[in-house]
Amino acid sequence: MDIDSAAAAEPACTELLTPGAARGGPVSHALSRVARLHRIAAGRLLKDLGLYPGQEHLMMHLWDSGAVRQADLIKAMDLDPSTVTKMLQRLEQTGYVRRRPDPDDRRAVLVEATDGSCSLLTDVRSAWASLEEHTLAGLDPAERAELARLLGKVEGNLCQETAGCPGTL
Amino acid sequence: MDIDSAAAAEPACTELLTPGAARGGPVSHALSRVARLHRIAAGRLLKDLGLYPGQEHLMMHLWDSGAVRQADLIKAMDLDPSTVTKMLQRLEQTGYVRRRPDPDDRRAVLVEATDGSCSLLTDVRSAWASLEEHTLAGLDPAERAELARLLGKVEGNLCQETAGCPGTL
DNA sequence: GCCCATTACTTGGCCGGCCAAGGTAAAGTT
DNA sequence: AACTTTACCTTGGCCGGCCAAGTAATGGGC
Repeated sequence: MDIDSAAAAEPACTELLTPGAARGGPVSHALSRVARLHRIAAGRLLKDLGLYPGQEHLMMHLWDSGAVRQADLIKAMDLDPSTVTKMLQRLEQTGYVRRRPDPDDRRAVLVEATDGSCSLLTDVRSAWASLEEHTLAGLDPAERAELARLLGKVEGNLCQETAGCPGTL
Repeated sequence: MDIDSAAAAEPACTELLTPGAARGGPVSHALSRVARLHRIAAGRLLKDLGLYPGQEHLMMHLWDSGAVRQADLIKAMDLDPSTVTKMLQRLEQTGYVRRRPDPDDRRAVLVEATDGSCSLLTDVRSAWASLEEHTLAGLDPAERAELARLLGKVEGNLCQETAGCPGTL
C-alpha cells in the first residue's frame, strides 16, 4: 500500500481522543444547527419580500413603535450600534425606512417605517406565522409551550453576565 | 405645538395594526434571540483560543475524523462550499489546519487538523462543556432532555424541504 | 476517442453581526 | 464659562454565512 506513505497525515491527536469525542454539549450543537436552519427558512420566506433575515425584526419593531430614536431601537433590539446603522442604511436605500435628525437632540436620529413599507407588514406577518408553523409542526400545544418556556429559561441564563439584555428594560 | 408639523411622521400603518402586533411567532423570536446569545457566549469562550464561533465546529469534526476530503467535510457540516473554503483558508493561515491535494482525485483537497491544533482540543472541549452548562443552568436533567428532544423535532421539521440535511446521511 | 454532464473547489459580492476607533453634541463639574 | 464626561452615531475592518458564476478534473454515453 503506497497510501501508507501518507501515514504522516494521520489525525495526529487521535490518541488523545476517546473515540468520537470532540463533540461537546448536545444541546449547544442542536441549538446551533436549529438556529441556522431556522434562519435559512426565514430567509427563503423573506427574500420574496426583498428582505434579508434580520431586517424583518427591525421592521417589526418599527411598525410597532412608530418613529423612534435610533438609540432606543438599538437598545430594544439589543444589537451593536454599528449593525443597526448599516441595516438602516440599506433599508433606507431600499425605501422601507426613513431617517431624520431629532430636532430635540442634534446627535440623535429618528427612524420610522415608510408608508411604502406598510404593504410588507401583512406579508411579513404571514411569513412569520408560516415559519412558526413550519418550525413547530408536529408539536402539540403542550410541547410548544414547554419549548417556549425552556427557551425562555435558556435566554435568561445567557443574558446574565452578557450585559445589556433587553429584558432588563 | 410646532412638533405638530411632524405629523406626517406618524407610524403610517398604525391603523393596520392590532395594537402591538407585528410580532410573529413567539418561539421563532425566542429561538433567534437565544441563538444569538448562545453564539456570543461561544465567541467569548473561544476568542481566548484564537477561534471565531463556527470554527470550533469545523475543528471538532476534523479532530474526530482525521484527514477528510473537503467535500465530505462540507457534506458533514452541511454548509455552503464557499463558506468552508474561506474558513479553511483562515484556519490554514493561523496554522490549525493543513490542506493537500488528494492524490487520487486531482480536483479534491484533503483536510486535516495540524499537530499544533491538538493543544486546542482540550480547551475547546472544556469551553463547550462550560458553554453547555452555562446554557442549561437551572434546568434539571428532565428539562434538558426534553429541550434536546424538542430541538431535535424542530430540526427535523426545518430539515425537510430544506434539502441536504446531514441527518440524511 | 470525443463530448457532455457531474463533481470539487474557488472567487467575488453581499448581508447580519461583532469590535475598535473616531467625531460631534449634550450633560455634568468645577 | 470652560472643562470633562457621557451619550449618539458612523466608519472601517473582520468573520460566518449565503448565492451566483467560474475553472478544473472526473466520469459516462456514443
